[in-house]
Amino acid sequence: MLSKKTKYGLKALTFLASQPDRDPIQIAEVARHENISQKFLESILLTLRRNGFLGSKKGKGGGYYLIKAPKDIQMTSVMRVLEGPIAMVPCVSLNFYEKCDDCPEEGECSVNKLMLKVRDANLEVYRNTTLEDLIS
Amino acid sequence: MLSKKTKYGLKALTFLASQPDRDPIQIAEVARHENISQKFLESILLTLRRNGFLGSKKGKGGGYYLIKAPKDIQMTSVMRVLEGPIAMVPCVSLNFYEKCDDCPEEGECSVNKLMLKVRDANLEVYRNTTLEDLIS
DNA sequence: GTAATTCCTATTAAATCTATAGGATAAATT
DNA sequence: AATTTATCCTATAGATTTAATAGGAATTAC
Repeated sequence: MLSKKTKYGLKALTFLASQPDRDPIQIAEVARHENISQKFLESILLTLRRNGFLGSKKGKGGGYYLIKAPKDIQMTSVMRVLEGPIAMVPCVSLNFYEKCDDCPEEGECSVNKLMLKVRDANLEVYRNTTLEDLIS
Repeated sequence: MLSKKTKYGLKALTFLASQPDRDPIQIAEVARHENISQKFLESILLTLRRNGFLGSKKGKGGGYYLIKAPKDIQMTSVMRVLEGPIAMVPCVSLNFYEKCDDCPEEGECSVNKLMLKVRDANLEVYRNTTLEDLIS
């Protein structure tokens, strides 16, 4: 299952990307428009800012705004930041690799074999989809 | 993340599929061979039997065995039984469809748009992989 | 009849996810 | 300078899901 964090984060990014300009938009406005708990969204936007997707401005007239062109934001990076590793098991992860402690021979593990294919299929999608592609 | 239930279930299926014949194999032996908690595995094999993948025999000399040819067991069905829906959100699920309550227009939802692609990519993999493909 | 093994349900323990609380910090306005 | 507005930040509570265990019932082989 996709976490709500990722779901809300994606919706927020898309909403910001679809703005006519890059003026700051308040959390409250995003939350209202996308039906998201404001406090929860706040923490999500914070992570997105800390990871280089958003800029922010405090005080009156403040809010969040995109700091990259939507076409330059790949879903690989969005998913990794919001949802975590793209691989379903650490033993096939590119960025978060870990050996299984139970599995003696990775090359002969059926789970490894299947999840490698799944990872590649997902990477293919995420690499070839940018935020721009998600705007209606 | 792939659940341990699915991971263990896949390993057990592969182990049973790689047996020279279809004589019953004890839970204990599968558990030992794959480093799995026996009690946990027991409940997994039970689900696999109830869903038509395995047969079982009680008492001395009993155990579990495959009741279909490995090449006839698609990963789509294994994943659905062990891991649940293949889609990451209900609004793009073929077998477990549900409308989002927050999203007014599915066709304009970025999450829907992305997850549709992901679902298709995963289905492609799961449909084209059988248990036979996972045996070393 | 006894031992071996699966069957079945309930429950506990652990981990993760979702959401909230509440004050700190900074900017704009007056 | 004071006030208002909005993000910043950490901690924590509540809810849900996952993982594992417990313990006895049912069935089969010998």
